[in-house]
Amino acid sequence: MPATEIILPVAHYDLAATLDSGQVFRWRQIEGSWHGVVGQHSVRLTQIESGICAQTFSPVADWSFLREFLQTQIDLPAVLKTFPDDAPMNAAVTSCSGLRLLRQDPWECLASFILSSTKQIVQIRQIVALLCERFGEPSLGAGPACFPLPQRIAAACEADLRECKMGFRAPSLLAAARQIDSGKFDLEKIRTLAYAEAQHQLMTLRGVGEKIADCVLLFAYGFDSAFPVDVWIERALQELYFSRRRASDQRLRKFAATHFGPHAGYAQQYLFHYMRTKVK
DNA sequence: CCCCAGGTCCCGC
DNA sequence: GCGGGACATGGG
Repeated sequence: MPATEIILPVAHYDLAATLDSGQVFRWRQIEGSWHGVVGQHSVRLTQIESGICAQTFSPVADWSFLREFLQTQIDLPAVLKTFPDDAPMNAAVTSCSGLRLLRQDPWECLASFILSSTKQIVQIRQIVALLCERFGEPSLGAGPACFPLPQRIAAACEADLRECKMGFRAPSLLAAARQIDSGKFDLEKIRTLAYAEAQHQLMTLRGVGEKIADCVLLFAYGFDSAFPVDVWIERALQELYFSRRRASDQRLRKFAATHFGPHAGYAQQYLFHYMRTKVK
């Protein structure tokens, strides 16, 4: 039985779409509720009329860590109003109007997206699950393990990591963990930088290019102007805004940087979800 | 057996 | 800058 429970009142929040949207890779739906780990806590989340019901399996004195993760304080309708009023955006918002951006732990987000390159989302989930099973400390109140700390990964060897089926991404993950564990790379410092400099710093890490850097900036640090361009988004921009005319990569980025407004990252997530879920 | 996946890196023009 | 291939592994 749950040790603690709280209702987080919130409107315009589609919990299922948000937890299943490719921002996070550890949440599983069981009998209508969502199970995952936030910080050290095993958490069960259930969408209810008035918002989100959260349960943990060990005592919680301060729930702010969960509000922060879920970003329940964001005024979503105000964000949606800043989107361009064009057919593709309207269709994307209509198809899923409660989709949210989460605020993840930077290390978990960085590590997960280093493991994401040329992998389908189902497979990323599988790799991350293996990594947590093998290297993660137990979470509070049973359930799945915590995401392994940098120092734990840093102490591993490449062969051990490869057993988690991450293939050629293993050296990148290992190098990032060691840079962070040794203090040569400071994830907290990123928070204090301007967007361009923050992106540049992340891209000094092996296996981190523009796209993965943008994912981390958007999903973990809250840089709302970050606009990750992956194969889905590239397809969306080509098809929906350039009539399949094969605009150059650079042209797409320039368009994205100016067209979607101050919350371009949110718009990106809506387009991504729209492309992945629409029929055909 | 083929193509592709929330890419990145390295190569040669 | 820009196209092309390599890189592990698994799904369809």
